[in-house]
Amino acid sequence: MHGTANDCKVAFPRARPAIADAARDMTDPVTTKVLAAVTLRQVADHAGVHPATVSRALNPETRQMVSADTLQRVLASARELNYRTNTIARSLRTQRSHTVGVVIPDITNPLFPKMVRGIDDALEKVQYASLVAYTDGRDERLMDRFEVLRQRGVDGLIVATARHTDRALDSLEASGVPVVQINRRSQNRAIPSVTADDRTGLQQAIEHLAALGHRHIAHVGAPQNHSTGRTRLAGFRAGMRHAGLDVPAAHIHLGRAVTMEEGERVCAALLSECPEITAIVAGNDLMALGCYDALRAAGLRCPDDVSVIGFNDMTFADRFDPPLTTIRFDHYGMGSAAVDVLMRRLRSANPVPATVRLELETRLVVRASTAPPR
Amino acid sequence: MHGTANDCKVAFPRARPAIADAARDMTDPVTTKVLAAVTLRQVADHAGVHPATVSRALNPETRQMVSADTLQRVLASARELNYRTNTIARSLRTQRSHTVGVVIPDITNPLFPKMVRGIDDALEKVQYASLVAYTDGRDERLMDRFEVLRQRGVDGLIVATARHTDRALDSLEASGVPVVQINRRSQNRAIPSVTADDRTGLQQAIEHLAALGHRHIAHVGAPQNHSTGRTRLAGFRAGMRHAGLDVPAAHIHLGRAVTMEEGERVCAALLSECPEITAIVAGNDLMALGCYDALRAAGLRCPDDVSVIGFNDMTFADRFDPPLTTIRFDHYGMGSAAVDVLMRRLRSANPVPATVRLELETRLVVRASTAPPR
DNA sequence: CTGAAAGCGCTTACAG
DNA sequence: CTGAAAGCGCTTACAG
Repeated sequence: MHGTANDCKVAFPRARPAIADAARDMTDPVTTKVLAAVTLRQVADHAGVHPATVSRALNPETRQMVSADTLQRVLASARELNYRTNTIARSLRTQRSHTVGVVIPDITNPLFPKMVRGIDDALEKVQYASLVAYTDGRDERLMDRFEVLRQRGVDGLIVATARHTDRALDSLEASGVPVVQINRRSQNRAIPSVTADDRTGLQQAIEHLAALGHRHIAHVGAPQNHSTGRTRLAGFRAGMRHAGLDVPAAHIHLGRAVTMEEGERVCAALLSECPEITAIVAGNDLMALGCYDALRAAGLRCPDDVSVIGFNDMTFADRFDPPLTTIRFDHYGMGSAAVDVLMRRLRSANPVPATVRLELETRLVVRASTAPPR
Repeated sequence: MHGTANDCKVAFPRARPAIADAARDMTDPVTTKVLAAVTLRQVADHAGVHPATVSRALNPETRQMVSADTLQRVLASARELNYRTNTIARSLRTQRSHTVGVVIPDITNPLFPKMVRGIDDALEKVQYASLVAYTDGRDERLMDRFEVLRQRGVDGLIVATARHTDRALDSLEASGVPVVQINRRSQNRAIPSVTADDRTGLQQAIEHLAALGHRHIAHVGAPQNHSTGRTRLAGFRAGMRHAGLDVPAAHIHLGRAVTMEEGERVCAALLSECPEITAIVAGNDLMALGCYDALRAAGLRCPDDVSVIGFNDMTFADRFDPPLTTIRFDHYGMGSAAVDVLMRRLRSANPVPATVRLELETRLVVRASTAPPR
């Protein structure tokens, strides 16, 4: 690695007093390091009751089984000893880890941090934790990562990598761990999903462009093995129909991936085939950025020569050159909604809950990448 | 929530055959849902040996204790039954969760996704998982989140929220779970850290500006309770000294937080006090973006009137208007380096390892936000 | 209302 | 080289 290492062997650097101070604050004053955690048993001994009683007293669900008197004693002891229940032991016993697996393509894709944050904040509220895994677009990693998540006892799964036909996802669901799909969804309606209302979003984009006076509008779209790619294309067609505009086959160019590179490649092809184009609706913001590049390479300016619209309103979309007009939805809310749905599945005894397909509202955010045609 | 819900109660939608197919592929053909995982005991029965033997055979560390013959039988059975060791049970027994806690301010801050990715990929290689927690800049959350991480038995901690004086961090370390600091570090040298070489980075920035001919260079800096803020300020001063340039006190303006808003606020003050300024080195890219806003508000253009340099080269820094000149370091590598250090701490029996302060190389990336002064 | 017992699924001294 | 036993720290039927 290209780093410079300073390995200074300072056995007891100046900071030591601070450490000692801190240690003095801890419950166990005897040992300075690797403080063994306090156990239920210790609380029981301290309170003079049986461990089972402590367990009951500390668990809100069983608390009413214990007398007010004992409850007080136990609570006092637990507080005094700074007791925390050992999640691992509890998980082994109850077969519930209070953990959910989150499978996304890549946290480095600016679409996902807000979604993950929405998920994690919602999970925190119900005392769950997430274990996140990445597929990096390599579909075979889903089952692989799932195996390790399962080994770790995840109670459920939030999956953002659904393909239109997704046998892996089907078999996840069949394996008995509740799944909810987020952002994208497979055609398997038995698996709940939370997505954006992609179709309406695209229609909003077309409406905007049509209102500006555009007539030759193209779609630099996402792959059709994703629901987002499909639904956005369908929304594109529907929007054009409503606006009374034609869609020559040549005006629809689909990328093989939802990336800047594919956006650029596909847009370049589009521009050379169809010089009449005055506006482009991209499959998402990343592809829109690729369109910027292709336009520049072709000596065209955005929005003067060609308007561009993205999808997602990802971080910094307002900072691009030009600031990107795009379709926004609530990424954070999508994350927390997915948790809500999953929790409902986890809590219900019913093993086959009603199908839910939640679609989040989209909104057009107009910025400087769209303007009337020349 | 502003979403539209479609709760279609389709008991057995069309996708059902796919599910049944998938279930047929599973090991246990009897029950379609909540397939109980295969246990060690089942493998033992299948192979006709004692569970302890299976355990030994499956663990690479103890594998040599078992005869080649039995090993083959056990491996075959394990494969046939698709056995996976139950991490929770193992953790309870060994008191090792193979999990590390990662504490960052906010995954939504574009600085962190790559770092987290570096961490997670490195952890994956050694069969560890991460549990990530957010402080949101609320320092008191560190201990709070740490309690829940500890409940979940994390073996170690990677913390990106160090303050210069950080009692909480000291007490974490004192509590016996190994910590490594990332991105920032406290003055406690007993806690290893992986940071960028902030000082050199700032000097590189000054060198660049001085070479362009700038003489009146200001620093829109980060708070001084963070090592990054301090070290970058020190680097700023050192760079100016090397370049033989003066640093009037008024040319140093420090924000209260490392945000766009603070960058804007502080830069606005700077501009009104010191109109002679022709270049600004910001505390990081976000603050640099805030400088863009302040310049625009003051009717100044970047780089024509004032050059701006950031720090981090975060995602899309090349896409801003203008593309941002900035100091880059390897975020991903920083994450994996932190894991390396932590793993060394976890593996070493030595409870007080040598202090390590790793500093990653920085590099100036010149883009369009810097130019010679008028 | 509380206690005693069993057991979740592993690993690891301890025997043999 | 393998087995039998104990136990990690909890929870939860089962008695009383």
